[in-house]
Amino acid sequence: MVYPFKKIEEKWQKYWWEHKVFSAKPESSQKKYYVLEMFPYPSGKIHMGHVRNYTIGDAYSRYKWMQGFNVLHPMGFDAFGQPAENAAIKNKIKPDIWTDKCIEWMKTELEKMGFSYDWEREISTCESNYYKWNQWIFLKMFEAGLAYKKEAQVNWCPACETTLANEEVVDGECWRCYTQVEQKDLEQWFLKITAYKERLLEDLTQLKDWPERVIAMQSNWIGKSEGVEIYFRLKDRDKIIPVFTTRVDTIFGATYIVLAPEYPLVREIVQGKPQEKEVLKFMHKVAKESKTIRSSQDVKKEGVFTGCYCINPVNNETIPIWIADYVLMEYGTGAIMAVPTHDQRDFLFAKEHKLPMRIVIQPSAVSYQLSAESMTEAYEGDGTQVNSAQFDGLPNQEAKIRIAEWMEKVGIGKIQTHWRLRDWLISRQRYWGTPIPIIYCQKCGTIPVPYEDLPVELPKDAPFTGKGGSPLSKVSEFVNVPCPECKSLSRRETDTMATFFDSSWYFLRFCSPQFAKEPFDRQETKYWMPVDQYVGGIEHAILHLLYSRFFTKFFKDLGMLDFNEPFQKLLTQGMVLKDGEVMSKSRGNIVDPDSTIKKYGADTLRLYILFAAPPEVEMEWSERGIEGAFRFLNRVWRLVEDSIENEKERKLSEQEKRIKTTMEKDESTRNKIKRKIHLSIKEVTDDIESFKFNTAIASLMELVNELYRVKDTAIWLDEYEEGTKVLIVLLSPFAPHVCEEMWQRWGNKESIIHSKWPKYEERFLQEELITMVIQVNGKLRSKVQVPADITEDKLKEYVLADEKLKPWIKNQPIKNFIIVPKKLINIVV
RNA sequence: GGGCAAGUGGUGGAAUGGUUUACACGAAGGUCUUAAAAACCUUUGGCCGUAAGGUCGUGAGGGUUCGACUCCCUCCUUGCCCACCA
Repeated sequence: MVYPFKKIEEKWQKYWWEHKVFSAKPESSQKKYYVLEMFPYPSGKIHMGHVRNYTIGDAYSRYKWMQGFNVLHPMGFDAFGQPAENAAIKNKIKPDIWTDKCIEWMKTELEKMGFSYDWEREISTCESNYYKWNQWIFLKMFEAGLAYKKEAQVNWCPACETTLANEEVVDGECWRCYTQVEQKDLEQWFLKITAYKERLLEDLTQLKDWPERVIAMQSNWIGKSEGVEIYFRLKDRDKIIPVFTTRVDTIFGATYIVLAPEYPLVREIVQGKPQEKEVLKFMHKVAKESKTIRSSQDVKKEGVFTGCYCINPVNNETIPIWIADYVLMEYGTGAIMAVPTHDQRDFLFAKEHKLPMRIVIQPSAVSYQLSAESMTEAYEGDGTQVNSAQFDGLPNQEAKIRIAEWMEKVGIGKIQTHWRLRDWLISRQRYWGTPIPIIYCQKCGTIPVPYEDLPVELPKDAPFTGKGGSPLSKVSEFVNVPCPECKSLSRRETDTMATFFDSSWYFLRFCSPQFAKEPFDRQETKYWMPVDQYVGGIEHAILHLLYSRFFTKFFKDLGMLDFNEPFQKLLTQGMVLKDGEVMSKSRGNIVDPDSTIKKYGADTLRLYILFAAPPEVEMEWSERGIEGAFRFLNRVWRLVEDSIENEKERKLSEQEKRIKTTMEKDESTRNKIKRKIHLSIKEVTDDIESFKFNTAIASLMELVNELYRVKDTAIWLDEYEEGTKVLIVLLSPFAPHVCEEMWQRWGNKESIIHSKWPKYEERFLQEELITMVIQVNGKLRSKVQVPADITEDKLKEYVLADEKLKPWIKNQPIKNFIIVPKKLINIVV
């Protein structure tokens, strides 16, 4: 007999829905708690990744509810994006209709999992009452000079016929369709996220409850590097080439400089030189290659000599100027000084082209001296300066500072900071996104759409051919509009926003999803924000989180928020694997949540996915494992059923009352149960607090095992009944439906989520008799059972009388007698 | 190349410097049954031993300690992220 999970789950899902059990209460004096999981793209079906992500968040927010917090736990849909448009092209179904359908299906699946969402706060980013505020925010950024347009070489996906952000190019391929990305010049909208780079970096230190690796990834992405810009003067004309380096301590070893092939000065300086033809040919060749091909050549470094020379300002040496593909125009100054002895890339290039080398740092280890002739690779470590004029003999780290200061003083260099972070390209030549609220007028120029004209609605009818750029540009009623200023016929911007824009502030909208004056109600965000616990995948560790942080800081600058960071605590859950690989359609190893629910119920799925591994590490899907979880829930069901049965019976039978009375005198059984109950409360509570759901569930299994063990003799005891009740309360965040059912069968009227989370009492954890381990020289030799409050002297007496220890101690003198209270004794002889 | 994790039974995984392997899966045996399933009970790291017991054992090697999966050093392996970033 298995418990009727289907009936139970449907019953309670309906009850929760009808009674709006999970509605966040309005602002109150009660302490709030905001739990958020990353909202999904509505593909129509949920996958195990969603299940894991949302089960973690759900268990935690149910726990917070029961602790008496006013919990905000919302859900919505990140509904703009390319798949809807692709469906429109392929299936001739309009993106809005297709998306609505998908949302509907997906919502049904989410409801089947029994998640405790406040559905009254549901948002969907493709609705105009949401994207209107995207446009509003864009206009604010435009006014602040943070949204701007510029011609830029952009990544172009020929298959999607759209531009991609650098972040969307993965190994030179489009992150969605894996087509090789090309380079193309286009006028594009950018957000000046670089204006916030210092704050984005510095405030990372405030994020104490974020995983270290996410902090590290963000920090690397922002990529602050401190160094010196050094001015190299051309030998034969009055021009300066600035070079950026983080290793100014190696400047005396610079034996040539290298420019990026696109470097603007190159054409000018090679003019008339014998090398001119060859240089131009090389430049042309590199220009044709995409960034990817260039960066994938990790060994061979191609380059040519320009025929020009410049002066190393620290020692007035004349050194040659080369151009090479391994130098990038976008980073630093587009030019580098090359120190082959102390930089591996320069080393390889110098070997290839037989360029001179000079050692300027010797490793401090005496046994080992470098020589330029015998080196097989660059030495990039620390050491002592040599061949460095007045800096000889200094440790290189110190020389780094001294040289920089000296160069600034004599005016041949400047201490500088460079950043890796670029401005954020948000334009998309796509239909299914937020229209950028800009109008181009022949007379007035680039004019923002007035606030009162928002939203700029997406036209419902657009031709979807999949070719030739954005469908929007083909809708004339949309494109041709009067200029807001002079009313003359103008052209509307047809680019839409990247969907990352939508998800950069949705957590704020959840606080007041219907608010009509601004993107969010400042009073409401004051109460609910920041998000206390955010749960999501590691794949969003950089972009989404960085953009959300950027938006939050922007709102703060507008005076709309009074905090710096949107997400207090962050949990990045691990992936769900099958046979050691990520579940994916192409691998054909997908396990569909829906069929698992049909077979075992949502409670079993939830319980299993939390039990199989700690939340932040990857977990291996196992069909056997899920059967185990199902078995456990059935065991709990029978246990509680029997206990309830017994409750009814014992009210009637006199004889049983007598048995009960006898049992009540059995203090040791009662204490044992009591102790187990309180131990379970302690462990489950502590484990949930630190997101160790797997061990929380393990201690509940132990509680069940214990109750089964004493069932025959103890079922009559109040303590036994208390045990079953505590069990279902503690289990309810993980398996809410079955617990709600059992809770009600115990005669409770309110939802279990409104019951109080139990507290443990220290006094019940105490034991009268404890087992202590006895070691001799650190090796386990015996055990002893003693009263918990035994004195040290008494304990020593006990231990020394132990026959088992005699052969190990023999007659050797005891050097040390270590007692770890209530745990262990170690005798050192 | 850089950064961050992680290496524990047949498997997923537990262990504030103190009994290595909680809990679960699998396996073996048993109870119930005409039988099977379900359920329940017992056993389950390796080696030696009939047993009591002994001995080895947390990727490898050192160190600190009465005592190390845990702390320190060196190395190996795997995973993830970043990367001609000057």
